Amino acid sequence: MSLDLSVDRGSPVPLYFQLSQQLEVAIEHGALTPGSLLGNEIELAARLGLSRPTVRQAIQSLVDKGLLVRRRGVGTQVVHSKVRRPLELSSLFDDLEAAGQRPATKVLVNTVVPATAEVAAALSVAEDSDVHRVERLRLTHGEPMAYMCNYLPPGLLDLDTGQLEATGLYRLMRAVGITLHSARQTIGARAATADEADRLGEDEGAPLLTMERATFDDTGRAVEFGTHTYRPSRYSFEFQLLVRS
Amino acid sequence: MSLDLSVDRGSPVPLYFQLSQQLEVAIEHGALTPGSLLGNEIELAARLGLSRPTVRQAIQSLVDKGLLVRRRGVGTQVVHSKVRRPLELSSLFDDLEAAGQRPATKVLVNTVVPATAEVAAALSVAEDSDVHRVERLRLTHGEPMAYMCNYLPPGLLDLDTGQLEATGLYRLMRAVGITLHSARQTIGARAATADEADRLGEDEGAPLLTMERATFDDTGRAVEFGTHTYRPSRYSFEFQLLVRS
DNA sequence: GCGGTCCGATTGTCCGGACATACGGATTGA
DNA sequence: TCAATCCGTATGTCCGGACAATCGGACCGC
Repeated sequence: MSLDLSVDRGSPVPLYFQLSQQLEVAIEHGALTPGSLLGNEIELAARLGLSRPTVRQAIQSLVDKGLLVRRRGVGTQVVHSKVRRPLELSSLFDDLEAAGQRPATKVLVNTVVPATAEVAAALSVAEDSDVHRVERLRLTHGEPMAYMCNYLPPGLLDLDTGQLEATGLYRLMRAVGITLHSARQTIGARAATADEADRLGEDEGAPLLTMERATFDDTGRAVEFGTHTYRPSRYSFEFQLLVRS
Repeated sequence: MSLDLSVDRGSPVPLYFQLSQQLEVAIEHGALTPGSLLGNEIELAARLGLSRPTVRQAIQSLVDKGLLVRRRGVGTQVVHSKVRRPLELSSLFDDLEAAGQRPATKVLVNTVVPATAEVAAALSVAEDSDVHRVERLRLTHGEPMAYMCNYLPPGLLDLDTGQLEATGLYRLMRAVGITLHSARQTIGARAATADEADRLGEDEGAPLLTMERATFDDTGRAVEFGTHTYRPSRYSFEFQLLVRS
């Protein structure tokens, strides 16, 4: 019939993962067309020499990604819509780079300050204790696009201005072994103050898109808190949502 | 030790689900404190008279929700941060009602119009074919908060103005058996036009928060497309993100 | 004191089977 | 012709076990 699936038992990569990846690229390439049935799990397991739980685990991971839908008594089929990426904890830098925008970063401030009440609460540190403060301007095509002010708890990372201009904050964190886990995020809008307008090349009172985010690692420790403002003409948040079963 | 876990084998609700729910409320109530180990899976299974796969399935569902973290060789522990709800495909109506805001809805337009190119593309119907158009104003405490313009493909739902004012669009869809699956969403900002300002009780040029969303059911069919504008002083998008493993 | 090695603990992966449950079409009956 | 019932099919749930991979601490040697 259709698919050319196989698994390598010698590989250290889990069998269910090998299978799910092959299915994913088949869907991506259109080898598995939207709406088509995937064939029952039992037979698929037999064909690959795998057990049914393993096959189910592979399928389940794709269901969680929104690529497949299971129907009891019917089968598993490929979802029609072009689901691309569900919402991830993405970094602005990575997003822009993926879009081929060649982002440039200008570090405005890189210092240590006493934590305000708001920052202290977000980072779970004592008020007035030392925290890093980084202010950056993100530019694309030589034009300012976002102004970002971030706070980090002390001792987590030594923030080198040169590195900050070459890459993104999240990438620096990952590089020192911090595993990002979750983030709490608020998106809103407001009119630009004179200072903000000046920094972003807008007029005072112009609408700005605002984002506030606290990021946590896998132990639940707050590793970053930031308030960002974006020029709405040059940036908007776009993402895919999945309904929680 | 601490927890009072038990399962009812006579219940039609799956065992793993019973367990995961009990664990979730225990975490919510603080009976399981952040950072505490959950006890190993084998022993937990034995204590409950369950098999290890069942216990693992329960734990895994909470890991996916971001409440627990597994560490090989260490154990499973409760995440520190106050994870509330990860981002869901939520309806504005439900959000407000959950917040105790008593939302009111005023239907401005409820008619059938030919699809524009944009709407036709979003709903995957032919251009100029008939689609439902609904314009609504959402109010809290008697003040306008959001203006919503939605398009629906024909034959999906008979849109009763009275029902639309009593509840939300998503709830009506679910009531007729539509299973919401995913949505593609864009959040931005812009200055209010004179019309928009008038509708929302703002001044012309005031910043507005905008959201555009296309929603799909579990077969991948587009069931709704809408453009909403919010008063940023009264509403912002707040949500929790999880890093995809 | 310091570093490397060993080892227990715990989760990760995988198997093969069993029965329950729900969907959809075919069959049957009015 | 239409509606209710039956039944095959596929997924949903659950079991009990096996071995591998990894983490962290204890132990040991230098």
